[in-house]
Amino acid sequence: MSDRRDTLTLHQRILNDIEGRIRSGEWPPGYHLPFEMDLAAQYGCSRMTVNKVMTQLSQAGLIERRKKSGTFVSYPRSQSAVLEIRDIREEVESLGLAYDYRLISRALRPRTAADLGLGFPSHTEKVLALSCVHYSGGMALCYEERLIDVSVVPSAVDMSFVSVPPGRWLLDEISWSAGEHRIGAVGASDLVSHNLDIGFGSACLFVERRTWHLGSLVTHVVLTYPSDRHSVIASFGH
Amino acid sequence: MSDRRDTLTLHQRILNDIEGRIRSGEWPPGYHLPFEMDLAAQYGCSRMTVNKVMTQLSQAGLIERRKKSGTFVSYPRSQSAVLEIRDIREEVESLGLAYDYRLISRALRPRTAADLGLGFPSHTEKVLALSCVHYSGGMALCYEERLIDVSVVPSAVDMSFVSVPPGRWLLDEISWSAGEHRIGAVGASDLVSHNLDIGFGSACLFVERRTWHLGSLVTHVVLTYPSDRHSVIASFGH
DNA sequence: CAGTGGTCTAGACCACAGC
DNA sequence: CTGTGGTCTAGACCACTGA
Repeated sequence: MSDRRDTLTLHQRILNDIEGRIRSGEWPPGYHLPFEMDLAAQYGCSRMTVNKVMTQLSQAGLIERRKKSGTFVSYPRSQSAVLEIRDIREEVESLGLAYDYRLISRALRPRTAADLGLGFPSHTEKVLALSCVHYSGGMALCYEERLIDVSVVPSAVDMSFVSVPPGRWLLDEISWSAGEHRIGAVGASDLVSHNLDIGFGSACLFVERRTWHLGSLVTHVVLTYPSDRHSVIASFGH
Repeated sequence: MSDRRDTLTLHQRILNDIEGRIRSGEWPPGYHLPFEMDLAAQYGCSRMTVNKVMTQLSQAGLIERRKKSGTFVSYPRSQSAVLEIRDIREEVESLGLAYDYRLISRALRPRTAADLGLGFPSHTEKVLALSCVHYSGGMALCYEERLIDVSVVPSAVDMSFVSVPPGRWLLDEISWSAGEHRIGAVGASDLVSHNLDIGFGSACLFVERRTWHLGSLVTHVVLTYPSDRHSVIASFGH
């Protein structure tokens, strides 16, 4: 039953075997898996090797483990897919299209009450407010509105952002410890319709992103795309 | 330096320590980490414990490992966030709102050429086409259009789906091995504007999802939400 | 060739939750 | 109380790959 010598490692073969039984339905939700020691005996390996597999499956949410009771196949509650957020320039150029960028406005201004609602702390005094447009193949792809807390990234004050997009610059400047994305739809505002050269109120996709560095909110950005020029992909499994 | 006795396990403390150094920028992208044996000596533990930590960091994409050379902090290329796709009913009820559901149409029809473009194989003969509306607090939340390959899920033919939403039923019926989501914006079509009671052409968020079971496409679904009634959240870090 | 990460073992002790 | 998973160890061998 386990005589084929693949290039796969032992724990990968065990993982594939068990994952296959779960995904195929042979071991349905609620099924009580054999104990680690029994599995180790079945596969002819040590308990540590089985434990490594079970830990991975548990972290992936496929199984649930309870001491003394044992291990059970999870009841599927929600799918979790992986969403890749790539740099706009790279995304455009990977499609073989020409990338271009234009700064619309740049202002260092006092923090307003509205900024608090976005997550900036009250001790933040000034924010750098930027708006710009990203182009793909000569066509406006995305309107960007960004706020940067200059007390967290003081060097941003010295940047003009005329030729360097702030997103790319920030990526190189500081490392990020956490991020939150909100994706939704919105009718094009006056500002957006003008800068993207689309009709007022036409459907747009927006990606709102907040990024933290060591607990401090670094930047808040809203990217607005015409509905026919961008969509977001998230996958799981294969 | 490592004298505090937390409730955390040893490898969790090591992981937090190293992850903190990377995320804080103390160990910047390209930084050459100490070798496993040196780290084991520094932390006063065995190499296996260090290896467990490094394997996790490597899988998370924070570090890159090369034999003979050693381990390096990754250059950030893209953010990957986790997107939770929850059942609509659960999502509504977790907000304390009443959930309701209505079937609009149900038809078992031959597979068309257009279905091939969605990923259904040519040997599929019939698909079950469903459309329905999900309500949240008495208000239309989402218009759903779904296709099910009845050669993969034959028991779907016997379901009326008058009282049971097909998404929830499928979740209980078969296990899923892979899925792909596409999220975008679209102006409300005639059908959507009528069923969601919103203006024609008004901005909507759509989530298109394809789900496979053991390599076979099971179902294709498009969920369309009015822009002001739904958005999608994806996070990473904390 | 030699050093690194990748893997695996055969034990061990512990906390916790059912019995 | 007992069995389970959770963790950790001190070794070992191997494949790969850079020097």
